Amino acid sequence: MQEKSSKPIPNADRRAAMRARLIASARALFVEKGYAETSTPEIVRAADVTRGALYHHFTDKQDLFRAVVAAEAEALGDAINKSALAADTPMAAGSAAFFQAMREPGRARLLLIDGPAVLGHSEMAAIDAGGGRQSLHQGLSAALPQSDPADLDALSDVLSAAYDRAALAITEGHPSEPYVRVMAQLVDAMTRNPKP
Amino acid sequence: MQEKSSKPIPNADRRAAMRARLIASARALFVEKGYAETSTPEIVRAADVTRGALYHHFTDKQDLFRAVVAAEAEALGDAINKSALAADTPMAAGSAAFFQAMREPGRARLLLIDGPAVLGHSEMAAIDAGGGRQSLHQGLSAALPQSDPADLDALSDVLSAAYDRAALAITEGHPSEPYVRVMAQLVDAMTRNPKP
DNA sequence: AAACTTACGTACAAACTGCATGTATGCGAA
DNA sequence: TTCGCATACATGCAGTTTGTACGTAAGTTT
Repeated sequence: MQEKSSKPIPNADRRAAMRARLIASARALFVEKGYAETSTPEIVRAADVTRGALYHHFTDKQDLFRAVVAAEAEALGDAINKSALAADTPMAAGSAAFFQAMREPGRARLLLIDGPAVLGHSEMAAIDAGGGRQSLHQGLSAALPQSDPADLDALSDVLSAAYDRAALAITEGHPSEPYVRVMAQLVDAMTRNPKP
Repeated sequence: MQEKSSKPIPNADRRAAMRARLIASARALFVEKGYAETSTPEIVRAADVTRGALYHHFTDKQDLFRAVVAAEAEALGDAINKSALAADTPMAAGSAAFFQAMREPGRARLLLIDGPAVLGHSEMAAIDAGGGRQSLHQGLSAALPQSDPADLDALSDVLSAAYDRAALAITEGHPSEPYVRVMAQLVDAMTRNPKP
């Protein structure tokens, strides 16, 4: 008669729990020290596991970082969509939600600094699918239905870069008001302007 | 009677030549493979010297990268200023010069991707001193003399980020026309707009 | 030309990454 | 139930890399 001191844990649960622990520990260290200065021994020490677990769930250090960034991008996209979709003025609401969500500590560094540097812009764009970029593009194309699609793509691209820079400046300690104001003026000036 | 098979080389010349060789070799590799994937043994192999020379002239790998980025930023700033200062319409001329100078292979990656990631935005801003940022700020403040200085700072900040994103998109293969056009419209809409 | 400084090359210790291998546990089939 | 396989990890190892300490040759100063 065997002592059943602990119930068997389903593999699916173990897997999810371990991945979550690794992602959480890695996120904290990536935010604090950056991707390059964070070692995999450090990460697994913080998660109180071994490197074997890490390399079982992720192909390499970069793959773990990708998972961290993807979770962060999803959280950001959710916050924006939740505010923008259920508002009568989606552009303004989405903008406010973006700036608010970007105050989450470490998010700007993950999504705007280390993410593009480590994963490249194309992969970041793929990860961001359905996030802020798409909301911005929709809002602009609704306001400028007669514009050339290529111009719309370019405009949403450079405007999202401007938004990102504003969020980054705010997280770096600059007062938020001028940036929020200027971004509102920018989209306002562009969406009001009829092109020749 | 001693054979003077070779003239003594002044130390200042040796120093300058060695630094230039290391910076050139490092630049090529940083552009090709990125900062993290480039090792110091690789760099000195390409320059046909030893790591001793590298660590004699630069405190560490990051310091060498800083020198590479600084040289690149200086080249960019020179190109912009040369065009913008001697033009009757400095904003348009500076913008065109920026996009042209950013076509230099590898420049976008060094200044817009790896630079901020490795050195941080504050240090990149310090390196850029007198470069494109300052020209843009001057042009904007000339066009909007009644604006709040804080708003002007924020505007030039986010607009320069938009310019950077446009340059990056172009180097990634996107057609340049929509980006150039949209950036011109952006500054045009802002500099024409009287604020309440 | 002696004393000193600069400019390297060489050798070494610590740390890191990724893989290969070993082991225990959940899980489906007989 | 239990036999066998797959999954989930832990451990150990080999190759690289970084930064530094030390040694030597060449230039510079007095």
